[in-house]
Amino acid sequence: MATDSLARLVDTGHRLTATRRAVLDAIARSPRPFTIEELSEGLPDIGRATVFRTVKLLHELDIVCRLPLEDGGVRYQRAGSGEHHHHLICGGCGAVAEFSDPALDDAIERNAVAAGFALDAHSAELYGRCAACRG
Amino acid sequence: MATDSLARLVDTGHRLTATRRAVLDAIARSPRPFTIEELSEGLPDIGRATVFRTVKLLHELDIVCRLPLEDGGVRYQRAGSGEHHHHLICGGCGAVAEFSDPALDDAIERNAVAAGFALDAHSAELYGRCAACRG
DNA sequence: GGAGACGGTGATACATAGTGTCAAATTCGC
DNA sequence: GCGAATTTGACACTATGTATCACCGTCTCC
Repeated sequence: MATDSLARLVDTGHRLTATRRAVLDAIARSPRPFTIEELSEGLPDIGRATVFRTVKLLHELDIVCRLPLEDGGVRYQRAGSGEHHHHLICGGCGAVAEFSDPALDDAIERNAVAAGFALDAHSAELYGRCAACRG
Repeated sequence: MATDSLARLVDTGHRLTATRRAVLDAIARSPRPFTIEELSEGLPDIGRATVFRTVKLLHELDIVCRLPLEDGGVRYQRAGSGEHHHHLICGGCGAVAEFSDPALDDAIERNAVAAGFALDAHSAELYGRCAACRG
């Protein structure tokens, strides 16, 4: 799975460095969404600025997703697929479920058109409690 | 129109201070979404921390909306209505249109239920170009 | 398989957005 | 007008992220 990411880096004209492999590895091993600080702690030999730069790059390549939390904080997560999707974020355990729904995207597009906007992008985040956390 | 805001402050058990009036005035005069820094510059006699605190309070009372921008920045805007709504943000001129759409909210709710989530809240921001900026 | 161009890295300083603390000032109910 | 409680300003601090710049590692070309 990390192979895809490495290929995507190279295909987009970036270099395949030991540092980037290490960051990708750390992300692959992370069972839950992570902050840059957490990721950086697990990679003591890699500079903090480099971790930020690398995650930003991976985000631009759709290899990781940026998760804006309800409280204004941000976490990151390996993207399950390269496809367009949205997130359901559990406020209890922090678990994140991805979903995509043409009906939702249609509703968004319709509203943009109705307001005379040409849509470039959109974001939709849902916050709640997952089945496990509702007990 | 600012009268409503003053009433809402008092109704929720907050005090009606000269500082809060000044902040509300400055917000009412702002023709476009603003950052805290911009707002603070226009209120040189009011401490920066107080501006943050006041805007946070007004946000909790649904008097101002928080606008997460595409680039990760944040701006604020007087809420057009106290109702639940979403935003269309123009990347050209920064204009913001509000809309609400039960179909969109339904689609969001349906996806939460399908994933076994109990929904607390959601956000949806649309980014594009307004009619004027498309020329 | 080496040399060199160029992209990547680390350290550090800086930027931006926001919060915590606490003494002094202001508001509001009486 | 008085007093309790809230609010304010100044300041220090946190969190997240970016700019700079000298040095290093990768990749390409021969």
